[in-house]
Amino acid sequence: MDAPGHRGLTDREVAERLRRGGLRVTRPRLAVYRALAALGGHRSAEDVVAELRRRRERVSRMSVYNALATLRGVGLLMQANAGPGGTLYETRAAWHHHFVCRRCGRVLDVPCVRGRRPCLSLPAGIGRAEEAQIVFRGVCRDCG
Amino acid sequence: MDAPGHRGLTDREVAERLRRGGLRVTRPRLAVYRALAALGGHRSAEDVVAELRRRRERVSRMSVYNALATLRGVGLLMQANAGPGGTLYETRAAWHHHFVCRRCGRVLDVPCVRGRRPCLSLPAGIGRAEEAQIVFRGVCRDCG
DNA sequence: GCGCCATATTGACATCGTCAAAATAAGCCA
DNA sequence: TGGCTTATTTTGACGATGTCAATATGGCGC
Repeated sequence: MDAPGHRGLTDREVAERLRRGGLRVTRPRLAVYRALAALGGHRSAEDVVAELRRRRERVSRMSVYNALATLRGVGLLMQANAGPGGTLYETRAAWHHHFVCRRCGRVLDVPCVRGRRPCLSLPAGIGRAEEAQIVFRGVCRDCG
Repeated sequence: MDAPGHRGLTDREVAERLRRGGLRVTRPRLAVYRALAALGGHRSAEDVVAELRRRRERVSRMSVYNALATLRGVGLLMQANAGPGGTLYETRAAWHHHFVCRRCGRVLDVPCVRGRRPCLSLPAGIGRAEEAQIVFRGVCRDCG
C-alpha cells in the first residue's frame, strides 16, 4: 500500500514541525505519530491505542485522541475521509482521495490528479474551500 | 436551503417505491420518511427519533435505524457524506455534494455539475466506482 | 534549576450504532 | 373476510467511539 521505506518522518522532523506550530514536543505526540506511521494505511484512534499497548508505550486513550487532533492540526496527519463511521487517520504523504469497497469495506488510496489542495473548486456563494476530499464508493478490483 | 414546497414525496409515492423494491409498506417506514422530509436538511438518526417523539409517533429507535437503511436502499434517502462522525441523511433531490464549515459546523449542499452518479471517474486498476461524493471543507460565507 | 502553563492522565459519561429473541402486522391466498 | 407466512418491529442490553472535568505531570523559557 505504501512504498517501502515510507515509514514516516523521524522524531526530529516531527518535533520540528510541532515547534514551528508553537506546540510542545511530548512523548505521547511522538509515540502516536510513530505508531501510526508504523501501522501504515488508514487507522482508527483505537488501532493506535492498541499498537501503543503492544509496544509497551504507556499513553492514555484521551492523549491519543488529543495527539491525533494536534498532529492533524500541524499537517503531520490527515483524516482519511471514508464517510460516516469512525475517524481514520494516516500519515500524510501526498494529498489524495479514497475508494471504499462496499463489499469488503477496504479503504484504498486514490491519487489526486492535482496533488494539492483544494483540487476542485467550489461554486460561488457558498464559502471558501480549503480542501475537497472525494470518496469513491463501489466494488474493488479483488471483490469485483 | 431547499426550494419551498420541496417537502418530499407523499405517503403514496413512498409506498409505491417500497413495493417496487419488494419491501413492505409499514408505519415506521412512512413515519421516518415524513419526519426526515419535514425536518429538511442533513439529519442524524437521533434527530429523526426526536422528531418522531415530538410528533407523538411511537417508533422504536432500532426501527428508525432500520427504516433509514431500507429507505436508502430503495433510493428514497441519501447519506450526506460530511466526513467522519454520525451518519447524516437527507431526502433525496438531485445528486449533490457537501460543504462543511469548520467554524460553525454547518453542512451546505453543493450542486453537482454532472447531476448524476458517478460524477467523477476513477483511475484504472482500483475498482468500479458507483458514486463519487465530494466533501469541501473550509469557512462558509456567514463565518468568513 | 525554577516555575508557569500547556499537556497528560483518569474515570465517568454521552452518543451512535448493533445484536438477539420475542411480539407484531403486511400482504398473499382461499 | 379471515388465516397464514414471514418480513418487520420492538425491547433491552451491549460494544465502540469520542468527550468532559478535575487533577497530575512535565516542556521549555527564564
